[in-house]
Amino acid sequence: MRPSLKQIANALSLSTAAVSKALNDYPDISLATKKIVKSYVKKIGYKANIQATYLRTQKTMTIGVILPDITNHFFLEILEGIMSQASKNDYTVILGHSKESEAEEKKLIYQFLQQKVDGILMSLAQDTSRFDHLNEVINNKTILVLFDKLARTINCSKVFIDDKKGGFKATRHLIKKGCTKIAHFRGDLNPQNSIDRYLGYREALSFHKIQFDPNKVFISRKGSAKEGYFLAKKLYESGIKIDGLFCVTDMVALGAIRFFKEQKINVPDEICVIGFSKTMVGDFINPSLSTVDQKALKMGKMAMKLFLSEKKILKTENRLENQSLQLKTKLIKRESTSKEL
Amino acid sequence: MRPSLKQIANALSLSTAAVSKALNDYPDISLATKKIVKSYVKKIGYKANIQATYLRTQKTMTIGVILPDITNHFFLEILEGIMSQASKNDYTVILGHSKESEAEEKKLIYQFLQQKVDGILMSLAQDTSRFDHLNEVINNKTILVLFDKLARTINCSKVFIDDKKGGFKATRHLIKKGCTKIAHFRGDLNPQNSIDRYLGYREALSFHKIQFDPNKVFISRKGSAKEGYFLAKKLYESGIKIDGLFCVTDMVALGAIRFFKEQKINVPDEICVIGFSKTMVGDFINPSLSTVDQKALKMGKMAMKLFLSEKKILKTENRLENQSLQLKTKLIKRESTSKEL
DNA sequence: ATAAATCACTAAATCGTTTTAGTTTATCTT
DNA sequence: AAGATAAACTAAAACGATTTAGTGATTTAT
Repeated sequence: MRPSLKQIANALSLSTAAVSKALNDYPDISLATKKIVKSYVKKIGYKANIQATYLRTQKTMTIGVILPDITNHFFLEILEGIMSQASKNDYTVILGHSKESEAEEKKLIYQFLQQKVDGILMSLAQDTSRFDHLNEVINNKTILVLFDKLARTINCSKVFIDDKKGGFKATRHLIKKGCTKIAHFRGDLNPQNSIDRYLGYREALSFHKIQFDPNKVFISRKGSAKEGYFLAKKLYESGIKIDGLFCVTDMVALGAIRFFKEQKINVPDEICVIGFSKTMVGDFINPSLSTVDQKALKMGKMAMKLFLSEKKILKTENRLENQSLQLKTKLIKRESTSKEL
Repeated sequence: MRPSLKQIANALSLSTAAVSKALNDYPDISLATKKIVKSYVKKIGYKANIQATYLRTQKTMTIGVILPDITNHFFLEILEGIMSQASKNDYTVILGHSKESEAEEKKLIYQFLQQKVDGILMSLAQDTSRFDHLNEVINNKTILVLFDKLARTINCSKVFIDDKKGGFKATRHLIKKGCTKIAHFRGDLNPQNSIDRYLGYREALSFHKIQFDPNKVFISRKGSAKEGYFLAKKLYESGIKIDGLFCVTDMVALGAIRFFKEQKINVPDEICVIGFSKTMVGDFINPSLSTVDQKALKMGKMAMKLFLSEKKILKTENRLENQSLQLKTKLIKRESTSKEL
C-alpha cells in the first residue's frame, strides 16, 4: 500500500495539514518540522496522489499533445522535443493522433479538456477549417500552443517556422545552381505553410528577375510521395520543360524523383530537385535529397517552453501573454541539387 | 463551469447517489428515473470528472506506453495500433520515451505507477538488463504488456513476432535467389530478437546444407545505418567474398548498401541484401530494400487487446492470464534481392 | 390484518489531498 | 501584569465522484 498523508501524519504525531504544509513550504510551519517531514517522506518514498491533488487544486501537471500524422518523422522530432522538456519539468504527456482529420481533432480536444490537462500543444490537421474547438480550449482557461500548422486568427501562443523565407531559400538555391525554369509542387490552397512556401518561391523568382509561370505550379493536397509521382508525370506529359523543381515536402520530392528515374531523367544534372522538411528518408535515397530543415526538435522544445512560460504568467498575473515565436529554417544541400556550374 | 453530479441531482430533485447509480446502471434505480437522468445528462453534456472517479474507484482509464526509440518508424506504427484501439475503448494514452536507456525506463515506470495508470504497454530498452522495475509493476497490480523487445522471464502478457522464422525466411529467400555465401550483420548479443534472427539465419543455412561460417557474422550494437556502413567496409576489407547479406535491421542494410554503392558493387546482381522491419525508408531507396515485415500496426493493436482482455479477467476473476501472442512475419520482396536466376 | 419482502430511493462515509479558519502557547509591549 | 502580537500548529471543510447501509412506502404472503 502506498503511504498517504494521514499515515505520515500519524507516524510523526502531526496533523495531515501540517505535513501537507511542510511539503509545500508554507511559512507557518517551523523549519525544524519541515526538515523532519521532508526527510521522513524521502525515506519512505512518499509521493502525493496526483488525482487527489488535482481534485483540490485543479492542477494536473499534464499536457495534451495532438499530432496530425504520427508516421511523419517531422512531427515525431517535435514530439521528442516536447517530451524532453516535459520530462525535465515533471510534466506528463498524453498523446493524441488526429490523423489529419478535423473530427478526430475535435474529439481529442474535448477528451483532453475532460482530462483537465494544463495545456494543449498541437499542430492542426490538414482538414481543419473551423476553429470552435480551439476557442473552447481558450475559454476553458487551458493554455493553447500551436506549432507548425496553425491558424493566424486564433489568440494563443504559436511556434512556427519562416516558411516564406524557407521557400525563398530553396528556390534561390536552385537559381544559384543555374536553374531558370523552376517548377513548384505546392501544398493545398488553405494551409498557411503551403501558401508561405509558395510566396517564398515567387519572391525568389521575382528577386532574380525570372518570369513566374503559373503553368509550372501544381497542387499536392496531401503532400505524399504518390502525389509527387503523379504530378511529375503530369508535368512531364504536359510537355513543359523544367530544370529545377521545388516541392512542398520531401515526400512529394521523393515521388517526383522516382518518376524522373523511371524516365531516365537525371537528377540533378537535368533537373535539380529540392524538398522541404528534412525527413529521414531524404538522406538515404539516391541521389540524396536537398531540403529545408524545419528544426523540428527545436520547435518541440520551444512549444513546451512557451507553455511553461505562459503557465507562469497565468499563475502570477492571471493573464496570458500569447507569445509568437518564429524559427529560422536551414538549407540542407545534398546531391539532388549538386550540379556543377 | 462544468456541471457536477450535485448540480444534476439538484436540477432533477434527486440525490447525487441516485444520479450516480442511474448513470452506472445500478439495479435499484427505476427504469423511468434512469431514462430521465440519462437524457438530461446527454442534454447538458455532463461527463464524470475522471480524477474524482479515480479517487473513489482506483480506475483511471489510462495506459502508459513506453517506447525505446521514438524516431523509429516501427515503434510509431505500433503506437498507432495501440492508440487506435485505445481511442475505441475510451482509454487515454500517456507516452514515455526511454531512449533505449534502462535508467530512463525505470523513471518512466515509477512515474506511470504514481499516475496510477491501469496498465503499462512497453518495449524494453536495449540497455535494460535488470527487471526489478517490471516486477514492481506487477506487484502494483498494474497490468503489464510487453511487445517486441521483451524479457522471457517476466511473468506478464507478451506480443512478439517469430523472429527466428523471420530470420529463416529472409535467409531462405537469399538462398532461393541463388546466394551461397551469405553474411549476417546481427544485432547485439543479449536481446532475444537479435538472437532469434541469428538462429533463423543458421537454421536456414543448415536446412539448405550450406556450411555456416562464423567469419561471415558481424555484430551491430545499435542497428544503425552508420554501423551497417562500417560493417560492410570491415567485411569488404577482410577479403571475404559474399553474394548475399541478411541484416538485423533495415537501417543496417541501408548503411551496407550505401557502402556497396560507393565501391561500385552492384546490389542485387553482385550481392543481394535483405533487411528486417519494413521501415518506410526501404521503399524509397534505390534499389528498394527487401525486408521482413514485422506487422507493427497489428502488434500495437494486439498489445492493447491483450491489455483489455487481461483487465476484464482481472475484474471478473481477480487474477491475470498472462497471455503470450506470437505474430507471423511477412517477407517483402523488393529490388535489393531481385536477381534473375 | 399483520408481518415480511420488495422497490426506489437517500444519507453519509470515503478516496487523499489542500486550505481556510481557528486554537494554543509563547513572546512582546507598555 | 494585562492585552496585543506572533509562531506553530490543528480541525474541519472542500474537491466530485462512488458505495454501503439504511429508510420509508408499497406490495406480497399468510
